[in-house]
Amino acid sequence: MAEHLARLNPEQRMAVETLEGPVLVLAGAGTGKTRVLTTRFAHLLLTGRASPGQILAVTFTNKAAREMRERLAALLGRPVEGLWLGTFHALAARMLRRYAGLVGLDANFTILDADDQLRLLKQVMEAERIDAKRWPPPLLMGQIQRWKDRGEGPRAVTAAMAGDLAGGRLPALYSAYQARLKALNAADFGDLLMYMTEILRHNPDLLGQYHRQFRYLLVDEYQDTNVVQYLWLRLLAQAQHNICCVGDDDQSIYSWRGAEVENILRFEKDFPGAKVIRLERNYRSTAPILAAASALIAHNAGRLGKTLRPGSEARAPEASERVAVLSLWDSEEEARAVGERIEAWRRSGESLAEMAVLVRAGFQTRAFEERLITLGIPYRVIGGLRFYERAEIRDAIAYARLLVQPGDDLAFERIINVPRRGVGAVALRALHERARAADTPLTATAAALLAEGALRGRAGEGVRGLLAHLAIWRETLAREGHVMAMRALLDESGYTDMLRADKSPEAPGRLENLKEFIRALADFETLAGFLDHVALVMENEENTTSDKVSLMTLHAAKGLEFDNVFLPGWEEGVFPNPRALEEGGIKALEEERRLAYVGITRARKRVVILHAAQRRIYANWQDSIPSRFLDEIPEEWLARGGSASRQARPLPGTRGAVTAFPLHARAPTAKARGIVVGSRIFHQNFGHGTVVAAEDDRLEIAFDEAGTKHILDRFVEPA
DNA sequence: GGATCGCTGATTTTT
DNA sequence: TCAGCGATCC
Repeated sequence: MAEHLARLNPEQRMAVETLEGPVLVLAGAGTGKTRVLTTRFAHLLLTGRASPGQILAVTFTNKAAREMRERLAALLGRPVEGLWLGTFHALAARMLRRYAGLVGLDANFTILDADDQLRLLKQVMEAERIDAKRWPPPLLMGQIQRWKDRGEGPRAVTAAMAGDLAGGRLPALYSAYQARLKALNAADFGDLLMYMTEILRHNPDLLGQYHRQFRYLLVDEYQDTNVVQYLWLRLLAQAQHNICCVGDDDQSIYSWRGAEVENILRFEKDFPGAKVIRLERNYRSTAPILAAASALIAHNAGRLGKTLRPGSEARAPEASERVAVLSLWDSEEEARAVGERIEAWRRSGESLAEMAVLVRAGFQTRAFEERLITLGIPYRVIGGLRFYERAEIRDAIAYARLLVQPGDDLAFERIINVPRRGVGAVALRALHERARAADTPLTATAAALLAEGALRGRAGEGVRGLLAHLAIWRETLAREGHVMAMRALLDESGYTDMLRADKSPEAPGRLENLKEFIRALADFETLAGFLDHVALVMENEENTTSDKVSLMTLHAAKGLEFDNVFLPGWEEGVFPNPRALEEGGIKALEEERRLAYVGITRARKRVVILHAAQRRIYANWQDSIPSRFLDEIPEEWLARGGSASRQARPLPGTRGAVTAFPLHARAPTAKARGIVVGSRIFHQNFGHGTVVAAEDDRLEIAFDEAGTKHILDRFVEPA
């Protein structure tokens, strides 16, 4: 252990060894936060202060939890059993399964995802006769979620808090929605923490039990906690006060999801006698990168205050490049410039996996994707649809849920007619009406209607077939286990046949996904265990080993690092995001600035910030001026360039495109450059290709991606 | 029950 | 510009 401690700097060591009482570790970007967390964890175990089950360690993401678990095992030289280490939601769910009865749920309650939540809300809105046109369900759902994030159940919500949403009937809708969830034996994400907080608050015995169990609390990313998470932590910490929170107020970028920076700003008040430890030595980035990031974030008010300093001598300023700022004429040129640099760096031996393009909004990745495809550069887009959100996977999950819980109406509705069983809107409405009247789940209702002969024709046959199958699959589940049962289900339900018959280009991929689904099932002992995992861990395990450029939003980039980082779209109108500013004013501007700070501090070696003078927004071109954030970084840390920069004015009458052979330059002929029929060439717009014919200065080229085209020779270069 | 038309609206989204 | 939807038609 001494060895692990010896590897820490004095502040880190303090953060690890201050075990008693509340501790707030303010960890700037790249200052060894994870190392501190895991070493502290190991330290508690190795000094015999606590056993694994006596430490509650909370993270926000499954990824962070996994990393902590792995690094802890590495530190200790063996995997650790019996840990209470996980995300807020996973830990709350684990607790709630034990005490579900206290809030009117069964232990095997279903955890609904966003999609289910919305469908359920729509149904309740219909029942409550609230016009979904006038009040978009996502808007109302958003408000309900914000209440849950603050720990406010339907009873805590007043008419004043709801305003005129849903014509002033949102509180009633909220109540009805919660009642419906309970009737379905289901909880949404917000419920997990809200219910658990409620339970702890009203059951002192139970709380006392947890107090005796959890002697130490460790919390990661504290700046991102919302009110209910804070309340939950405070309840659990109120006996022993041994709570250690790690976070960075400068990286709080999730306020729009209910996170309250105030939690971290208030820490010393909330936990009297708290010790605050600052980690400011950055071991990640070069000095110019740190200086630029620090100067930028200094424009925010109300910070706890930290200054990142280069942590090691090797990162001396003169040894490093300044932050590059490229001013371009338009967004297409911006994409080209990024592509060119990536190629240049790749040629000089940099790995693609160490390059990332970080954008403000998801749609921005498209331009770069297109460019990279043209150039034949491998890339991956992080974010987007995740594995468990794909339609075929969600269908399979719905079937699985129905096996485990016959009363799962949402699952039933999802798959009742997938594959087609002739059950349409009419039959479904009849089912619903009866179910509501008899207050029975849809499956039971369907059986009753069939028995009465009230469900006939195609729909009747379809429903009868499904119910019979479900009974058989449940038997298979009991006898041969969940993997066999699900395999049988996918075949016998006609689901795989449906996909096989599907001629669309996506169908083969969907079948492949289902195979992957079956493989994933095998990692779990029970179907219920798998379903819990799916609900709480919704993620893709994409292999990060392949050498690809990463494209993602700034939000998705938090916690990651790369040698080389591109930050495109630094323009007013794009970044800071105008909608955010509209909604949140100065607070939102500061959050946007933190986002910029997160972006810059992802880089170890180089940052390239780009902005374009013109950008096409939807249909039309718009003039753009550089982002105000660029003005907030002192020139001394910047190296300006690009066709539209002051240093690089283009020739009059040209658009200043950065092409190998600009329009205004006379390029050598194809022959002079050794381009003949059969040559591999490269074209700025169409990428790589092969020359199939040549006549004078005209070439016919079969491009790898763009098809065959006639091109003047001066626009291509040898590949 | 499924295909087609036309309108709308378009940030971020750890769980 | 364009995807995603609800309404409408066959």
